[in-house]
Amino acid sequence: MKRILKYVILGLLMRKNMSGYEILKSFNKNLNEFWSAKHSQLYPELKKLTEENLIFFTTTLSENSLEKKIYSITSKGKEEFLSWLNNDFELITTIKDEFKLQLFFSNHLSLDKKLNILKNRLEKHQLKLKKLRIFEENFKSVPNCQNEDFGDYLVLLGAIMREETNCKWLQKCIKLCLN
Amino acid sequence: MKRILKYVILGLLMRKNMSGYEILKSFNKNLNEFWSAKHSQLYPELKKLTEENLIFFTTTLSENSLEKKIYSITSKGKEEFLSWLNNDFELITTIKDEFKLQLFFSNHLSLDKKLNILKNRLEKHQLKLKKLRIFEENFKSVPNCQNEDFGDYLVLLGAIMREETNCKWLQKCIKLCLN
DNA sequence: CGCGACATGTAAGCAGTTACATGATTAT
DNA sequence: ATAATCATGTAACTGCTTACATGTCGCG
Repeated sequence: MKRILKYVILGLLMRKNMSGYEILKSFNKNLNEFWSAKHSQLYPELKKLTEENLIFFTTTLSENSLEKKIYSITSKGKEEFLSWLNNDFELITTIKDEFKLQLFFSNHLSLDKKLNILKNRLEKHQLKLKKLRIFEENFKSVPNCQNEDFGDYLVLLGAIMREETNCKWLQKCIKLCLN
Repeated sequence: MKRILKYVILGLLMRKNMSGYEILKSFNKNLNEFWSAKHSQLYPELKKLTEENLIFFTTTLSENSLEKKIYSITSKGKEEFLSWLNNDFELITTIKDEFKLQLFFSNHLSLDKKLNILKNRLEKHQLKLKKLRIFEENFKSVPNCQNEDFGDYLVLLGAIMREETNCKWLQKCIKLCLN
């Protein structure tokens, strides 16, 4: 693969200087729908990027020494980021999904059980959709195309539309089971 | 993780006895939308499952010895498969997607470039949708809920609806860029 | 005879997760 | 006090990909 985490980090540091911990929190917010990483993967990557001269950090210490490294992107880092950003990415062919696997093999389940897992799944997606719509409310209006958060809005919109479709699909599945 | 490949193999062998090569071909057909594996991952896994007594094989040799192992599932394998099948799977929170990452950071791109990647992406998804609809035509009618290929149909339906939504989303993105 | 599909395997390495490990700050 | 959050790191392991490696069969 192509060390994509590298470009996520560079992209985030294009926006503002951040500590590793803050980058980590980004993974649990808006980015979470399409990228994530654990701290145990992030910190070594930050170290590597620093060695490669793509980012650098300044250490801040409070009185009783809580170490905190604030990372910034270098001009070399900006260059590499923009070069990546201009790529043409291919479609992902496979989105690994254990639930779909279960459904694929569901002829080994009773009708009741089948309906049960479908309804259960529908509930989960409905809840997810609700959560995403709360994120959407944070945008008071659709951001302008030039705005920094325009991309944020588009991917959120994508996630919402995806979840709406997931719900519709599951409702259709339930209906087909009852034919 | 939970060795999901194991259950894919067991599930496929529940349907019929197959060689490793045939299992591999399944990954490039109907299963491809939600699972895949390379032969270099599959063959060691088949070996492992054999050692664990979940599957077994009979070797067939043609005159000039083209070795071919036909795998079958054992009763222990069936048991483990059915136990897995009855699980309740959680939603995947993150679907890693490099294109969405690109879009997320797209404020560093010109309007022209932005429109370019969106239109390009739309074309790719439209083509994908076309291909999926050809698969759909292979089903002469919606399979009955009890049929072995009912699950196949549901996941294909999911993939089609997903691609329809991807197209709609991208069209919306393009529209928003032009505001 | 050469090419593409059939058929099976191993080795090296990267990506990502879980677990191990430590310590400071803040709110209750 | 103690629990949650802030803050940073390493080690071991699993999953998956790329590359290495070999040989057969059928078609043109």
